[in-house]
Amino acid sequence: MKISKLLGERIESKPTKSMARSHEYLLRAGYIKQMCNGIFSLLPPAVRVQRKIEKIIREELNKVDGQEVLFPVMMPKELWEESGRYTSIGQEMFRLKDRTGHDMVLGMTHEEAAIHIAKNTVKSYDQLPFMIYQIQTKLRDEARARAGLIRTREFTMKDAYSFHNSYEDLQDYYNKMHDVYERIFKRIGMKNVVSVKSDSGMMGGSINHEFMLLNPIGEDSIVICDKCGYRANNEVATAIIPKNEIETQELSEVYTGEKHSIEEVCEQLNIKSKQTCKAVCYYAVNLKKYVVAFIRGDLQVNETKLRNLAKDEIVPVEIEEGCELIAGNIGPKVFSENVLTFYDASLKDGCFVVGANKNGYHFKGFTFGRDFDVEFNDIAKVEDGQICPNCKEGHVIISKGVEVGQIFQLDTKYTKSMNMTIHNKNGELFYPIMGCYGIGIGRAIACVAEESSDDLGLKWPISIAPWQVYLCPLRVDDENIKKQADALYEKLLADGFEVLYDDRNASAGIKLTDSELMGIPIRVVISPRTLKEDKVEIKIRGEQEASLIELKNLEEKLKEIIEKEKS
RNA sequence: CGGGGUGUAGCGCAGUUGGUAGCGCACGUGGUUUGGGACCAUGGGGCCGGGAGUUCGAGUCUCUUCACCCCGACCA
Repeated sequence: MKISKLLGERIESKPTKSMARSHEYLLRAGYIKQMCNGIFSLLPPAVRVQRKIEKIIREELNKVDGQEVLFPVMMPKELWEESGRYTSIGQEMFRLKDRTGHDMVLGMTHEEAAIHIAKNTVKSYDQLPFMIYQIQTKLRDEARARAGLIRTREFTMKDAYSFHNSYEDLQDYYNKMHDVYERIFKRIGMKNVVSVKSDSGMMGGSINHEFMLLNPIGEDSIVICDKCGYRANNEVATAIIPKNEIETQELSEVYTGEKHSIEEVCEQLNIKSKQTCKAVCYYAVNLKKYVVAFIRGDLQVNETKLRNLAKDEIVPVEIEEGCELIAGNIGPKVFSENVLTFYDASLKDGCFVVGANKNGYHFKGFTFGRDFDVEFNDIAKVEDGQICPNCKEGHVIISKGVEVGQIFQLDTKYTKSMNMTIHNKNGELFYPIMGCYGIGIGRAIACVAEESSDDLGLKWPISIAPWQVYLCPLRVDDENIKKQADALYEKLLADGFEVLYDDRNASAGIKLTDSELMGIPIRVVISPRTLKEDKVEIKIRGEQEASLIELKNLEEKLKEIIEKEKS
């Protein structure tokens, strides 16, 4: 490719606004162009990167007998009503009507479509197991798109669906896919990826893992033990909370007046926040009930855990006047059926200062089990430094992560709801067991860009770089240079190298800076200076030193570098 | 959906008490340059996000609306 003809401009100026590094560089280096909030066009270099990632994914999935299919983007409402997700998914799903007024949806994921195919083509258990996958555009009306390609409303995704005769078979294949994913991310050149246990969200199903790029740009919090292999998304992570060493006290009532917050009450009674039990209030949107989470005063509520217990969408809420809940003085008690209560396991040991359920008063010495019997649940958010629940020795560290892939054991959630049955060996009908496996490809591009870049620009791993070589003649106004560079370009192309040829008659500064901004792995400079000795200069992106090499040895050297970078 | 911010040339921005629209980069032309974003000369480019209002007169004031950015809520 000649850069003089390459569509897309390289932008010199840095954005003044705060912006993710991958977003900035992909924009400035001419990889992406935004059309509206969360929707981007990919320019030629980005398409080349994407195709390379897709190729790696196809190779790896085909090795585990994946069969590539292509589902529709637009699907009729009825299919999604079968699974129940037409109503269970909210505004994230794009919906529209066709000209006859028929309700349609735009695909955000394709379990329904996979079953639609499988249901009509699979007749017998001996066709199982099998896996189908596609690489296709997904649409999700995200509440807030952010950080360039990290979180968009339209994106390319690889999604795969497997069907099995037994849970054991699913588990085997799931493990295999876990390995496949690790290989894919390794080949793409993403280094800092780990798999973690996570919440299944609206997908449902049982076991699942997210593949997280550990990076400060991430939106998820990952809990990692510094001693054993324990890793989990903080949505589902657990930890051992240090016990409260407080002597048992008699239950007594104290006047606290207008003092409601944990800090105020602690100050008045001269105690620490962990000696209190706080009530955090939410509202269950569909059940139309208050949800009160009781938890030790120094801990935070994990809203994902609470949502799963309440089995409803919950939002933080201020308590209304005149309600049976006395804001600021809520304590453990049996409330009417309009209030759901949950008690965190951190309240098991010790005694606490709690609300007395009347204006201006708290209890002291409140002991669960003795003063009020409750069932405990884990609703606490894990915090840095707590004890690992697995090895019970290490301390957990919390890191930020970007989810680049996720694998689920869906079990029979969709085959049941969509009534897909086939005959087993004994002629009995059964619901096939499903797994599903996704990788966000646009996000993967952004993640590599985020992880693999420096102050000068991008730094693509050679396995997915848009071009391997940036051929950079200096002094193209010199006839001889021009002739030799043109010839070298043709030769390299003919011999199968992927070359971006900077044929512009521009200053050295512009050309060298662009090569770095675009992140092409190998730069070859040819100039009067190098040609004097029949040499060219080779520099690997990110390395300090350039080296001069005989022109006739160039191809051999390039092959060597490419092989080395690949491994 | 809440909080904050920005919309003026392709890009980045300035525009004072209301008085005919400006700078840098980029772009065209001519010339001089050429190993880390050169220089001189010259030229082209504007629905000042949209609508309504106040005013003799609005980029500037008022109301309204839209878009985008950041933080939060949300998020297979």
